[in-house]
Amino acid sequence: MAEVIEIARLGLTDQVAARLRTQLIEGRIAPGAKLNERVLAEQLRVSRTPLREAIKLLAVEGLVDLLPNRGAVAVQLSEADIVHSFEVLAGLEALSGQFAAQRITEAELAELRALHYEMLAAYARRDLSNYYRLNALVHSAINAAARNPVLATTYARINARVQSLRFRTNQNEAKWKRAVAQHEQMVEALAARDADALGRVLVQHLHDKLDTVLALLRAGEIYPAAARKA
Amino acid sequence: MAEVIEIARLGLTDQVAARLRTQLIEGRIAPGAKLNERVLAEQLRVSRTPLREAIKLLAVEGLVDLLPNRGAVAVQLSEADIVHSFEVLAGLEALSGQFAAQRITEAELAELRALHYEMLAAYARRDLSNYYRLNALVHSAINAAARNPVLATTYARINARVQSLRFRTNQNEAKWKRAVAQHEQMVEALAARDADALGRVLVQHLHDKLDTVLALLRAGEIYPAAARKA
DNA sequence: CGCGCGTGTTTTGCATGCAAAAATGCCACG
DNA sequence: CGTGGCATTTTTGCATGCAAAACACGCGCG
Repeated sequence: MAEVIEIARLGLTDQVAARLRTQLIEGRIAPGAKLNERVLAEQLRVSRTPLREAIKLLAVEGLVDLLPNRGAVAVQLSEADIVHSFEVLAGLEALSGQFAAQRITEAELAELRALHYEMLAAYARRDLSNYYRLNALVHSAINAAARNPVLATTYARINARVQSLRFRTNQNEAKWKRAVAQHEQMVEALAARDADALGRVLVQHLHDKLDTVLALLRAGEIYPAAARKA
Repeated sequence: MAEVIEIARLGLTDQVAARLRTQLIEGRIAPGAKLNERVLAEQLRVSRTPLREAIKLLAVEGLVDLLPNRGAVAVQLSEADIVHSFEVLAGLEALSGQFAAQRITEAELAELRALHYEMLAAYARRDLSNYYRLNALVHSAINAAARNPVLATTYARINARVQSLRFRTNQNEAKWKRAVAQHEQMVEALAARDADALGRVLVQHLHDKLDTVLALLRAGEIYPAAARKA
């Protein structure tokens, strides 16, 4: 946290963008919060120029809203935005799954199985943090097996927007069990190279996740109130 | 993205980005061409700051490649890039089509039909320029009917990357006829609200387009030689 | 004659300065 | 006590300046 000196092999703009991106995704910058250039520049120990460039990058990525002459705020997704994002994510994952089913190698499948079992272990221990981590790794592995970088980055970018929501969803037991079962089906479908079955499972999986997020949203647990912190 | 009510005058950065975007998509800046900050700043009559910001935006959009400490070049897509992009575009269009089939209104369908017939007229006259324009409008109309802004912008962004290629494809008669027939099927599928049929047609349509682009690419008609102009 | 090396030039990257727009506060007035 | 308008203060947006990295070129050396 106290690193003023960093290996500057990457441009400052990209470093700043990466840090802000993380903070936005993890919700450390609250949705709706205003991003003050001078304040952030001091916090990150950079001048306003790379910071401004970073903010504009994040605006293109859809993580912040840019108000002309009035700066930027962290996006606060409406319910419609969330539904739309999940609709696209489901379509992209289905696509990814179809390609993966056709293109996955035995070695990749073995590694995926291993990740899956590690995830089951985390589930058995009710270790939510590791479960999430492994869950994400499984989905990444599927995306990697699809062998389409355009698809992978497109998915990642949209996923980033809703990632902060997922971060906050504390699973209830029934849904968690259901999600694990779906993962089981994914591995089976991949092993059988059944692209359609895999697509259906992935779409259903995303659909369930959307339900969970929407339920929490409506319960007011995601955007507790007004947010104006920086 | 949750709300933008104000359509205020846009900043210099956005104007510059828009102009460069157009020039890149239309191929007026050749793929592979180096983007010199000083030269472009003079041409566009702005200082380097908004220009630099614009270039970084275009990099996020995937229209230029950013080489650390060595500036930016207009992207030159590899054959693999093109295949990957079309794979994703096909998936997104299929998704868009499925939603459109479920959500399109009678009024939208009527307008789509009208556009379709205008396109047929352009086809009958072998008016390539208007054909392209109307073709794009038809696809936009389908995307609009899908009622998912996230999907629409995602599609638009990836499409922008390959747009310059499409720009150069001078149709041969057989493929043109086939494309028109596919458009006919699209309208029919939409009218019948047959999401699956529409999806299949759209995927096939994109697949054919990919073949056309790849054929031209391999014939060396798209990237004629080295490109280094600014 | 080719190749590495050093110097001068160009170009990028970041910081800073300045002007315009927006936010804020204050006071008068109703 | 609320409200509207004016002045002050922030804050954003753009231009410019300066340092460092990449590039170009010529020279010496093998």
